[in-house]
Amino acid sequence: MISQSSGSDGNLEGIEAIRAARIEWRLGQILTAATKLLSQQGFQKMLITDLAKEAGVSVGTIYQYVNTKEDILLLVVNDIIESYRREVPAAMEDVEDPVERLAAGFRAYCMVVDAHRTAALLAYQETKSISKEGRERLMQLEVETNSYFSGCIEDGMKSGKFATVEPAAVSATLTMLAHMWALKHWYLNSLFDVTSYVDSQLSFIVRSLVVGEHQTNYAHLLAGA
Amino acid sequence: MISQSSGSDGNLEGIEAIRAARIEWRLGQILTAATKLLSQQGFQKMLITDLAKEAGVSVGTIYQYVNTKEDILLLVVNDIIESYRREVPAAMEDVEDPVERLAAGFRAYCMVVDAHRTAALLAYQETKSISKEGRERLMQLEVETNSYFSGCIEDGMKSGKFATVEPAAVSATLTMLAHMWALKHWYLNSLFDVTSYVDSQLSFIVRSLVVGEHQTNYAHLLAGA
Amino acid sequence: MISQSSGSDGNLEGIEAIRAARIEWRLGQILTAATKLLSQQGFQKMLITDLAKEAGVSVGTIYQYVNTKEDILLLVVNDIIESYRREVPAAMEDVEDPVERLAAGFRAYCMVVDAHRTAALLAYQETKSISKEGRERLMQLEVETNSYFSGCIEDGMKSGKFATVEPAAVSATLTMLAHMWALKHWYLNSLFDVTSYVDSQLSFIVRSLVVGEHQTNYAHLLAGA
Amino acid sequence: MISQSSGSDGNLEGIEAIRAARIEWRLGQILTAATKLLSQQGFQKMLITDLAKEAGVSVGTIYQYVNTKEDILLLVVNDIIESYRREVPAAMEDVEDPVERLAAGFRAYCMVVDAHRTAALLAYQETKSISKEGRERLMQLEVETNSYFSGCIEDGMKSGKFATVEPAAVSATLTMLAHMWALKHWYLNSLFDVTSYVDSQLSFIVRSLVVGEHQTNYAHLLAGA
DNA sequence: CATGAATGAGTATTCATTCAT
DNA sequence: AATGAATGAATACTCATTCAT
Repeated sequence: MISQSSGSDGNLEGIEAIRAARIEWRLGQILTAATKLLSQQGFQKMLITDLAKEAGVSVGTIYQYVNTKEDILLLVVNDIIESYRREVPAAMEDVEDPVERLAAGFRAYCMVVDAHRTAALLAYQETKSISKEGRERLMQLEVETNSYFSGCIEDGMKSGKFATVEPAAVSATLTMLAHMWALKHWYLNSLFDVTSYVDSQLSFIVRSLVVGEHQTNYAHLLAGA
Repeated sequence: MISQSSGSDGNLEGIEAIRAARIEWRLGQILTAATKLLSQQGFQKMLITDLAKEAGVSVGTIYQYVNTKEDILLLVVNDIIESYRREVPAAMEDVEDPVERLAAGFRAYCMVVDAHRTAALLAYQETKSISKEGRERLMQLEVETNSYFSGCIEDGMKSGKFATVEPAAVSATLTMLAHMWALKHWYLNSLFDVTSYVDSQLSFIVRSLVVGEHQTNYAHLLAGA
Repeated sequence: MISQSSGSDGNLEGIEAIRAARIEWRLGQILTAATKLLSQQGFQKMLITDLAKEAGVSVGTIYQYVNTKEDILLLVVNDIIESYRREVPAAMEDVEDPVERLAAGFRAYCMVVDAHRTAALLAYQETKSISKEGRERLMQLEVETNSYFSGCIEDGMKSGKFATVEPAAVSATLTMLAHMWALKHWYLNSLFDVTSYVDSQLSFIVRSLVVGEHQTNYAHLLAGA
Repeated sequence: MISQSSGSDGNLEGIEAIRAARIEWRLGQILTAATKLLSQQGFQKMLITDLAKEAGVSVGTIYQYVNTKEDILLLVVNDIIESYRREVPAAMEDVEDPVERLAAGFRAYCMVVDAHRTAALLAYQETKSISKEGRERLMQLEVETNSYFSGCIEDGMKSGKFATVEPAAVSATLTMLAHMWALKHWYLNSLFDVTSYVDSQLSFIVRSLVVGEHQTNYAHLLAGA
């Protein structure tokens, strides 16, 4: 019998599981409420009292699952970071062609930004509210994502499909253009939805990166203009 | 004698001039000190007390030239806005060719960002500290700058030198890439100085925008890879 | 068979006995843990949470045996009070000679202080944390102990062995000198152990109280200098 | 011309003097109000808000002259410490005879305790509210005072007027008896005023310390029984 | 005009106590 | 009876702004 648990061991396991589930549930409540208030008011103006009200719990309960107000910010930012790490590599794996792979990665990155627009903005707006450690973690993560993109670009250059560029610079630019969907949403909003935004930027990127003779193979990526 | 002023009128004029000069001088002191502290600590952590010390004036004096703490932020942000309005059109005027004009505008924009990196960052970080009016003014100004760029792009498309693109989207992208020098300076810093950053991005942009057959005319802009 | 209990009555009695025993046991756990934490951190800094951990019970259990945090303080202070009432009269009873009786009482008092140094200190330090009623009870008890001493002193004066003094003042002084072992333990510690402290103070007291001609009879009490 | 001050130097001196005077005045306000509230409610229950109201200033003003709530406690305790250091040695100097000198010192010590009864109590009650440094400073000061007394006692023993005792122990006892006036005021109050309390204790002390044959010379000290 | 002392509203965090399980 | 998660009142300290000198 697999995973049989008997006696007190089983009880302990059960209790631990319940506890873990509750923690996750509570953190979820806090995350949801915080995301809403942060997008409306920013970190400084978000009062713990209001957060508690919004989350439907007491102030004390929040502090049972979180040590400082800053932790709440990190909770939100962590959420988007985890999504990047999960979605972007997943979208790129199994795609052979470097152009297609880069496009898939960029598209996935943009979709995550779109799904967490508030958090993506916060990463820019609340830098000064995040501790040095948190800040450095964020920067490191961005460098990590950059490396997925720059890997593609190097491959593309080797295969002769890409123009000669500085991979680090271009990958940083791609990341920037993905964040742009959150940063300039107030403006882009009236021009695009996410999908058409991605198409538009991919067409811009592909025209720049892919050398003329190969561009015909990526007509589907160039259509978004 | 032209513009002779005599009697009380003359005195009043002189007094007004002195007053205006003093105001400018004080605001300059405040601006300089604020820029320094803001880049170090952000808006929330910059105390008026510290600002007064840094500027070498008393707290009371600051409030003689400024109504609220937010005004100080606007002072700094205004400074970069004025520079944009002054430098970017000046750099573009008298340049006939749309590609060259766009390049000149982009370069000028980036140089202003570089000269006011702190302020450029603040415009993103302290959005939530700026009143609705201030925020709307900033957005409007950005749209205005976008229009310089989109004008070029439309010209370029008419002349057949540019690929068919959505001018509003591309001009927003160019603005974003200029701001990127401030936003990602922590990363770009190790790869570029301003000039090489501009060259690199211009080469990226020109490759994307200018249709293949015309690119040979802009070899000097494509060198920055 | 004596005290046989049968039927439901007997069960009830038994249940009551069990209940009483459990209460005593739990209060004992709490008392021990509280004494430890109070001596380390004082009343304010002792958290109920920590107390529960130290006692090896849950917070809820503590509140099943105690109504407020203050009650825990009273529990500790009561403990020393009960000891005074038990030990001091017991030590004095059956001692005929007033000098010897006073000495025995003082010695017993000091031994209780030594055995409950934490509690003796708390009675001074946490006055403000104890309710009016508790405070008044403490004061009344001290007056009661004083009376044991002042009784001796009056006897001693009648018998001509003691100098003429104000019994209330001297007995209060004796009490103070017993408490001193707890209050100044940080200093006395390096000079004495309890026994030698008692000897030393008794010699001081006897020299003062017993008139010259009788002092020779109490050489054993005067040796502790 | 004495103390002529001219030019800017003179102004600066004046400004500094005004500033120093204001600081002293404000600290005095705070000290007075704090002494009152502390004696009524203890440290924990004394709210800064109430203190401000009592002192007739704003909360902010208090924090302009004090860094933490604890500092306010130290302010009060320091006040009595300074008095000890000023009054006790002053009273003892120029008194040749060791018995008289000890008596003068003890009397002075008691008078200071009486003048600062609240503070004297606080030193016992709020130990746990005082930082380690503050606590150590207090203990060191008490040791210092003890040394004045023990010096006398050693002199007295050398001159043959005093019985053979442990000076450290006896001086600690004297200090304790002085503090007793504050600690047991609730009881002694009905028996004595300060002067008669001092007389009473001095008679107790002198009877114990001064050897029989010399006691006749100190009849004025033995009267207080 | 310049000064800087005074103001006091505003807020993160703690912890005794409760009560559903 | 025992548990411990949830509660929310309570409070020290900060700092933008004012205004008498």
